[in-house]
Amino acid sequence: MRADGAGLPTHEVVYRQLRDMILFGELEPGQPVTIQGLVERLEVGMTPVREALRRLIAEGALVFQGNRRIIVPVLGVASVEELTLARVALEPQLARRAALRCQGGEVQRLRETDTRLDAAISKGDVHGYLVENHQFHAELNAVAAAPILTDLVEGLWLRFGPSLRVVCGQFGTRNLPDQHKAILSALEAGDADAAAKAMEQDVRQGMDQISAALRAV
Amino acid sequence: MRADGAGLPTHEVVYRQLRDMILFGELEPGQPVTIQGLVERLEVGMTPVREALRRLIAEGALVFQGNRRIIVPVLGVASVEELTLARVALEPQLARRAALRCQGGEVQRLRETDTRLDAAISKGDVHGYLVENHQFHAELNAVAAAPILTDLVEGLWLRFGPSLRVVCGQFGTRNLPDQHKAILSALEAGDADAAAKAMEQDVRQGMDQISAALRAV
DNA sequence: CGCGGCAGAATATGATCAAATTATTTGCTG
DNA sequence: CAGCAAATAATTTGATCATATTCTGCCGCG
Repeated sequence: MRADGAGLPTHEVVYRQLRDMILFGELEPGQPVTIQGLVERLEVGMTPVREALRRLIAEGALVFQGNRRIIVPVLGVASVEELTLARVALEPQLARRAALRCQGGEVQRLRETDTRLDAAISKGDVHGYLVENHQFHAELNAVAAAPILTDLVEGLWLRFGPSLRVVCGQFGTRNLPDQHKAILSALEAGDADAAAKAMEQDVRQGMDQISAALRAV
Repeated sequence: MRADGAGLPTHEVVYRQLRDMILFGELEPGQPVTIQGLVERLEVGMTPVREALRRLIAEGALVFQGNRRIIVPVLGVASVEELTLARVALEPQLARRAALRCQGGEVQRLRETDTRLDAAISKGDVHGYLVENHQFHAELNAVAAAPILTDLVEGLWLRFGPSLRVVCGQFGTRNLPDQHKAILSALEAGDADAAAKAMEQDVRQGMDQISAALRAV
């Protein structure tokens, strides 16, 4: 019946499309999102659009403006602080679990993803950077095999996705340090503490970029 | 147009009703939740019901069973461990912030809530216990003024709500220790570290109850 | 500057279609 | 002839859409 989504319900397809648009930068903070606009743009009925939007609002990826208007969230200093706190509290724990469970093949795949990430950075490919960076963390979370924690963290990423995109728009892919090499070493050594430490560094560096961009405006 | 929800959209009213049913025990783990059943029971159309369900699924309060069936989550040992980890990581942070910001009046209101909680326990009133216990934590989170963290924590509560209810169903309101007195003292003293410690204890005790009940089955 | 109407968007309903589970029947085997 | 199994029929439930209704925000008029 539907060409794009292979058997998946429409609301799921719409959700994923919007999710990717939010994570990888089609949408910018403050931008309004209208139901009818999506109905026309995606050529689907409004029921599935509504469901996808409700879901994204529940995850914090979009915000419902009291009156009945939906926008992409604009992060303030306080929000970035909260997100940093939450990420620092959760993601190192996932890295810890990943270090304890990971197998050789999984590290290999993470290395390949990280290589593509570096390639995107050196090419100045912002979209590629965002995709591969997210992919790296998603793969790592999958190794940790902690579905609830992973859900929570994915939700956090959705909240700062659009703002991260703005950072890259301002500064390009220069000055995008990460701790992925240290994380990979720790995983390979099965050193949970080192993995957690490295992940905390990675998170803080990333969130600092957003903080800095906020202050620049 | 709507008698129950004062000006609120129907999907919001439905969401809150379901949320309270989940938090305070009308629903038990494993129980299926059907759209049409809710349409008849709540006497509303299916669109608002669908939206409320999508939202609750996104928050983890309900789970979508691959096929297209929705049930109240059944927590396994692994899930309880994850939830404990997440709660321990986040809720003490909220207590810490609350301790730094709280005013006299707020502590007063918390004390009153805690008094009602104790009354419910001694009366063996399970529903009252669940309501007041949630209220206590919700008020404390409000003091912390950290909307994102509060959102995350509220989501965690929704995930273990039904299972907590089961615990109370098995053991009644006996043996429900909490650290609320210690939390209140710490808040009054403005001692952030003590508040965090007490909260961690409170969380661990609560989750241990659920763990114990799981093993009992 | 305030008020009322107008346009547009969101909300809600019911109908219709598709899928899945359950119940039933039918045929085969011991 | 009894019992099991597989296939099929029927009912229930979910998904989508088109449409009617309500609300919000805006623009022009007094």
